[in-house]
Amino acid sequence: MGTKTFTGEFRYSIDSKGRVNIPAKFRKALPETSEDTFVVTRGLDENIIAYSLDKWQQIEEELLKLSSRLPGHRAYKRQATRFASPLKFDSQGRVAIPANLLQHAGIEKDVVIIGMIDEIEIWDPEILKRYEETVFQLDAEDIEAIDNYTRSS
Amino acid sequence: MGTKTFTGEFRYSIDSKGRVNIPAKFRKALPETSEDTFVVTRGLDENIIAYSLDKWQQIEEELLKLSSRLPGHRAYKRQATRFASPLKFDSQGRVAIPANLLQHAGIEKDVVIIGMIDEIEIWDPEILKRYEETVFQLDAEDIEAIDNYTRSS
DNA sequence: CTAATTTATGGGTAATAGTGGGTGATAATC
DNA sequence: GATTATCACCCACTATTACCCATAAATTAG
Repeated sequence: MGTKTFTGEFRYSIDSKGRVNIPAKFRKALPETSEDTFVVTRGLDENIIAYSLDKWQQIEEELLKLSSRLPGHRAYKRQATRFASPLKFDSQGRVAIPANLLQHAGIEKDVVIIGMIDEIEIWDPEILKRYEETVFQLDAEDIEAIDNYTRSS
Repeated sequence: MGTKTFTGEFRYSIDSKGRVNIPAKFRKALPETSEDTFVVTRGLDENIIAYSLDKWQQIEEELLKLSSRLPGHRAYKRQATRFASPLKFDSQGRVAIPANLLQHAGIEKDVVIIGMIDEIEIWDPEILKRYEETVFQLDAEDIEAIDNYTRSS
């Protein structure tokens, strides 16, 4: 069977009931153990991130290693978990994304869904375009630094 | 059995259903583990690049080493994955290239497919010709720089 | 040179993907 | 306890895609 990773870009819109389609390709890439479930949460950019249930459980394990005595650790842990919610897709492959996440990502109607190998990003098309034109711009130095980073580890 | 690398240049056209033939020579050069699958994505020039599934999986492994907390790393990973899609060729050896990639490469009907050893480039014939006449021109200095680069690694 | 096989191209059809909406159960509100 | 909103589950329609068969050209083998 094909790849088990998320790649590619898809465009959908939210229907009158607040449901968004998940690309069939991504649904198929979900491991059996994720039981048709993605966990969505706030992204660090102005977007939503979705993980397979499996991947999310790994993230939870990492968070458990943090100290509950250090304020910084507590804040990070809180930030990572308070907006997370597992979503099981229906028989047509759609999920209903919580309103507070949609608001955080500035999504009203149309969405762009981007596969990022082990995670999925959900964007408002206009906001994504704005990021592309400004925030995402990498210059030659950045790219070289990242290039070295992957090579050295 | 021939070589396992991609070499040579071929010319095909996209049929009414949006399918393009992959040269038989390239299909045969695919390792068994790639399961008749190429991964296509945007090229840095006005073209499309195709990798064997194997080669792409190597790229993915590199990308997974990046930190999802660093904005630069995220942007790099996003840029590398959002246009990538695995394509399995049908029993006649054809693939359907996503419309957004065709648009990026300015391909409408005819394509030139070029073997580049471990990757494949797909061009619009006219655009390729334009690049040859201008951008691709190498002078003596360029060649010397490349010479030094290959000797030092 | 001829036959057999492979390659490139065209097209039909069944299955799937994406979208819309109905209905009954559950939960929330008054 | 009645009323309303919300959600999970189901069915339906359309466009697209995947899969299959067919043919002509080209290549290879005998």
